[in-house]
Amino acid sequence: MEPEIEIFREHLGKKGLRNTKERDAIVREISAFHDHFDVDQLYLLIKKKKGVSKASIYRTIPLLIEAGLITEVYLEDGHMHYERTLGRDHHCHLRCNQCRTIIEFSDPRLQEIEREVAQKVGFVPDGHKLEITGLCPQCAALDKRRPGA
Amino acid sequence: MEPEIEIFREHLGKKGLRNTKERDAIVREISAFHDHFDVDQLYLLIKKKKGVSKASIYRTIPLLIEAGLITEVYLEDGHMHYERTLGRDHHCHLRCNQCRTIIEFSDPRLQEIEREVAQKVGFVPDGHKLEITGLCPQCAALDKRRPGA
DNA sequence: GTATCTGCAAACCCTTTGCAATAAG
DNA sequence: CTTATTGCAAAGGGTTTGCAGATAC
Repeated sequence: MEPEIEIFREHLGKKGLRNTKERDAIVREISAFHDHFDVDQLYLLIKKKKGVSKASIYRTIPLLIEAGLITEVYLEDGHMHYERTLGRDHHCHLRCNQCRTIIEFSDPRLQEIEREVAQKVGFVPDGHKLEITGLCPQCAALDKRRPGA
Repeated sequence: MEPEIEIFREHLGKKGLRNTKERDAIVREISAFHDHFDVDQLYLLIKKKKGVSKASIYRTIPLLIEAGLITEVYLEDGHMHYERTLGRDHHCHLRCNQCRTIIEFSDPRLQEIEREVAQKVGFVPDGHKLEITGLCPQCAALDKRRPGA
């Protein structure tokens, strides 16, 4: 069994909630995404196989976040996106303002900054998100060719 | 005249757009906010004085962002918030998961990381946002007193 | 004069919720 | 058995848009 399933069941148990085949299906399909996804993508994938409703997906997402299996990703296109957390290195995002591509990266100094800054203001940190915006290599190259933009 | 007004008019000029009293009013009221605000707060403030419609505010916000006068702030409460940019040091946010308070901070290393990371992947950066989540001093103290939470 | 801008109200779209039926423990 | 969960469809709530009249230039 996927480790996600076990982790999620344990989380449900701790909260006095129940395990269901719908929740199993949702957790299983999330593992299939290797990058970002949104509710609609997840719904289409699950509906085909199992017939889980969108309402159940929306109701399950907060639980998945609490369990540490996914995190929210802001992509500035009007609705929420998510990404799998388990088994992936912590990383941050470079987002292209033009083509919206996301490039992932990680830098060990960020953990340090998180800890130090939090300590300075008496904050107990549990994570951070860094997003760098600008132009990806492709769009930057195109921009150079037509300087009037 | 506030520097914001001039900057905004110049931006409008460059894009072949027109200056209007509604846009002036919006820019002027934004300068009144010293921290975060949302469309509703701005609307209530402006409506009282000038009677600018919400639609015009929504239509003006993208222009204000382009002009570099405000930036979006994600506060995880279902709608977008903004903050003034001009005349403020660049800073990032510590957000309390419990009481939603925002603490601002800045760290010079972030500029460096932005530049280095971007260079590494061939990205042309134009800014970054760092958000650290966790518990603010008050909520952390309360949490200690009732360990069962 | 012409193209942009405004206000209004309706439309949109993602997300949440009430309810009756179902299922987990 | 009791309480949580599901699917459906309707409601919610922030944001966008069509349109006719007003206005900048």
